[in-house]
Amino acid sequence: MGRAPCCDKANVKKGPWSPEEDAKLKEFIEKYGTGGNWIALPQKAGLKRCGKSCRLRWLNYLRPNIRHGEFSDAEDRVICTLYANIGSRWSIIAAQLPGRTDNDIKNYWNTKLKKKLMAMAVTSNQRKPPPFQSPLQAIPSQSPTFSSAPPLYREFSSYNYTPSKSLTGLEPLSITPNLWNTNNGNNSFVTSYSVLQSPEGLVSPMQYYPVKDNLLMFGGTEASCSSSDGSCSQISYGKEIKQEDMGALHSYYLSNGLVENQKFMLDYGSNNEVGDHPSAWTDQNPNGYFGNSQLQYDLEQVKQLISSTNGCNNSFFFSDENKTQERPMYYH
DNA sequence: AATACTGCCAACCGCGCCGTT
DNA sequence: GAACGGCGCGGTTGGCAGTAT
Repeated sequence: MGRAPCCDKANVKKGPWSPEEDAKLKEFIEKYGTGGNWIALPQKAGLKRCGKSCRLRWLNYLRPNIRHGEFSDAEDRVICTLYANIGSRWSIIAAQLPGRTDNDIKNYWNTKLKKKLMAMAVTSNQRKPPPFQSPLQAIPSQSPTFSSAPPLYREFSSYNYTPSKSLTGLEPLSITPNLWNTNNGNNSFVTSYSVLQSPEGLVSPMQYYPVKDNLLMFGGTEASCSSSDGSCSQISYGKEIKQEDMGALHSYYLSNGLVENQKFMLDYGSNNEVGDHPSAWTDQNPNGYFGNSQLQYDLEQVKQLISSTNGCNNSFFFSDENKTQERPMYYH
C-alpha cells in the first residue's frame, strides 16, 4: 500500500517563497508556535503550502539565529572532521554548528568544501605533507612494523589488496586515519581511523575514501550508497577489532608519524544510536560481523571530537576568497 | 551582445523512523 | 501487531546569477 500524500498536492503552492508568505509563516509561528503539527499549520496560518514546505522554510530560513553565508575555517574543520567520521549525516553535523542548517552544510560540502579538500589533497601530494597539517594523509610508503602484526591489518591491508571487480582505478584504503589530528588545547590529540574494506575483500559499496594516484579522493564515483535512506558512513562491512589490535595500529601510525599521541578512537561509522537502522546494514552484510562493538561511535565521541577542534593550530585550511556572502533570497 | 556553461542554493521528493490508535 | 499520521533526514532538482566564449 502506498503512502498517502502529506497534503493535497493540487491545492498547494510550490516553488520559491514570497516575502508575504514568509511574513505570514513567521508571524504565525512566533505567535502560536508550530503546535507540534506541521501538516495543519499552513491552513491555520492562511498559507497555501504543504506542511513540509512550511517546516523546511522555517527551519532553513526563517527561524531565529540562522546564519547564512561564509563558513569560517573552524566550521570547515568541524564539517570535515565529522564528515570523515560519520559521513553525510548532515543533521548531526549541523547540530554541532549553531545557526547552520543541515541544508546549508550539505550544499556547502557538495559545492565547495569537497572540491577544496580535493584540491588540497593534490597540493599535499605534490610536497610531502608535514605531520599534523593535512587531513588527508598519504598512504605510508613503508610497511608497518608491528611487534605482533595485528590480524586486522594482515587481513585488510590494501597494500596487497586486489579488488575483485573493476574499480575504475579507484582503490580502497583498508585502514586509514580519517581525519587530521586535532589539538584540543591540552596537548592531547584526537585521531580516528576507519576500516574501509569488507571482510569478504569486496570494496564497500558505501562511502570510502578511494585512492587514485596516491591521492585520497573525496566523494568519488565509487562512493555510492546503497543504504535505503542514503545515509552513508565509511563502514558498510564491519569486523570486530580488538582493543589490542587497535593499540598496535595506533603504534603503527604513531611510528609513521601519522598520529601524534594519546587518544586512539576507532570509528565504526554507522550502526549507532543516533538514528541509523541496523537492519538495513544487516541485509547488506550477510556474512560479516557487524556492530555491537564496544567501540561504536556515539554522540559523546563526536562532541569530544568537536571540542577537540577548538584551538586547533593546524594551518591546513586557508581562507577561501570565493566564500559566499550572505544575501537574502526572494523570488516573485 | 548573445549564447553556453558553471556554480550555487532554496526547495522538493521519497522514504525511514517513531509515536499513536 | 498492524495501520496510520507526522516528522525528520538525505539526495536530487530547478532555476537564478555569474562567468566564459
